[in-house]
Amino acid sequence: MEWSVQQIARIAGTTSRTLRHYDDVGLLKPSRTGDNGYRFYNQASLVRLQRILLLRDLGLGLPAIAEVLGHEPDAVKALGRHLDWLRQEQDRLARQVASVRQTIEALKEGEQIMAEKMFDGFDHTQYKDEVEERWGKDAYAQGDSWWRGMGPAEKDAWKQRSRQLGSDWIAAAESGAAADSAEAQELARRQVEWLTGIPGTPASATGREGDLKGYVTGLGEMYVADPRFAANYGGEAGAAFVRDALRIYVAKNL
Amino acid sequence: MEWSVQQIARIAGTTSRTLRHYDDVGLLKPSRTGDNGYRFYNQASLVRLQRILLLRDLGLGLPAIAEVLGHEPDAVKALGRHLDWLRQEQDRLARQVASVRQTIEALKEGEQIMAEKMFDGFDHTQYKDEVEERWGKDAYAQGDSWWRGMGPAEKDAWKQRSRQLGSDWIAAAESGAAADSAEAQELARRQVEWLTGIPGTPASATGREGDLKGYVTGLGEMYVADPRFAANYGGEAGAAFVRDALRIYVAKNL
DNA sequence: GCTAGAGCTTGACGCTACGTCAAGGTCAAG
DNA sequence: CTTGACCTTGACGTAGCGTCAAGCTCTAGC
Repeated sequence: MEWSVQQIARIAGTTSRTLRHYDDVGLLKPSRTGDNGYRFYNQASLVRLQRILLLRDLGLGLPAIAEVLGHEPDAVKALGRHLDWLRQEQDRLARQVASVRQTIEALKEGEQIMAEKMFDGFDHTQYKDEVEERWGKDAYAQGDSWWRGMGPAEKDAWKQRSRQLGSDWIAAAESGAAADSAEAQELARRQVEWLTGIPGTPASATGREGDLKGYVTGLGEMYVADPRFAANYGGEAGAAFVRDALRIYVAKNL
Repeated sequence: MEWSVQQIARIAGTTSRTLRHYDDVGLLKPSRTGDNGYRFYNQASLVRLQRILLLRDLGLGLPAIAEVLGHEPDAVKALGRHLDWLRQEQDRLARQVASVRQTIEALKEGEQIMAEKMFDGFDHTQYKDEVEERWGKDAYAQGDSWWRGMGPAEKDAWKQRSRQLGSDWIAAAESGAAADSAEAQELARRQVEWLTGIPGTPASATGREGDLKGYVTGLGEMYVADPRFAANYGGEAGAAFVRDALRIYVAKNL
């Protein structure tokens, strides 16, 4: 299978000019060039292009992208790495949502605004250094080995604990308790404690405690954004209850 | 409360140069200018700056941002609008994750790659027209009035239905069924049917059926990304089961 | 065989949103 | 009265393309 520039451009949602630019700077050479000078691309080109656009979306410059592509010829491993970055982006977006929501509430009630919290999740520059720096270090071994490594009894205990937490939340939400009530705050504490037991959370994995705040806040936002989750907790109102309780807990205790 | 350029820059995660640029082009004037020419900003500046950076992140150019800021002086309403766009971005990211995961699997198993599906969620240009175009039309009334408008009996029925769906998924996952089995596919069908009953989903709200595909796929990815959800379904394996079943269903039936 | 139209090519210049010096005033601390 | 951090206004540089311009190529229809 082989495609022309325009076809590739349409498929990938970019322009032919961009592709010619990538050819010029040596980032993505055509797989074949016709006698007439026409550029043709194959499947390998598509995979490489996907990686390029991904890294560009993450804010990397073209030279940086070239270096990353050069350092990791194993496409599968590299794409796995990219997935991690995308998850980080999801995190950042969730925190951004939380920031905006907070601004809205503050404006509505005429409150004083906490300047720093307004911009959580807005700084998009973290990767630029980080990506090239951390490339070599393959602390990228964890995966889901955590869950698979547990025995049946441990698995049961874990599920039991998570379900208990879930039904306690529901009960609290339906009882009409306030998000800042002692009951809700105790639930939030348990939830955070529970979360830190999962590998991959900022506190347990990297040890950077500050990140836990944004992480928990972001998760709260996801609960509301995901209708599947929201429904489990009695509609948006229930999920909003969880989110608010978590946010208050984070503000007070972390 | 008043801040200098550097302070604002640090808080917002940008640079002083950027702020001076925004001053030059008239996008964000300082709230006060000292006799020495120093720029000073207040809380209103912060709110406006948050909106600017938000819109910039969404890919708008500075003139477009200026126009949007000019057309909606009510900051609260406007920020609500921005939240919608952020949710769209979360959607796009989730679909991007799905695309990359699909590429990885295809590469692993040496399969043929479906070119179009590789780039779902990559085109980031939709807003640029859309944002300015749709600004006036305030189809922005829905909110969560949907849930609040239901009677108690309806609410109970709804919750019952969603919980039933949840426990059926768990049972299927624990029984070791395959994601493409008839059992799992029937669950996926019910899940989609259930989803389309929620206002805000692409099919029910906009009527554009094509969007439902990406929406469902994206939701599946969120289930895996969110450890809270994953735990409810027996760890990553359970959530992955749900995700895979949904993805297969979408590919075959939508 | 001729022509129209869509698609391809290589330049080359333009543009946006800043980064990055340069050259110099301002201000609190010691 | 100096040091160092912070501020100012220019002014030029740069990345990643967009956007013509001028011309070659291929397919389709008459």
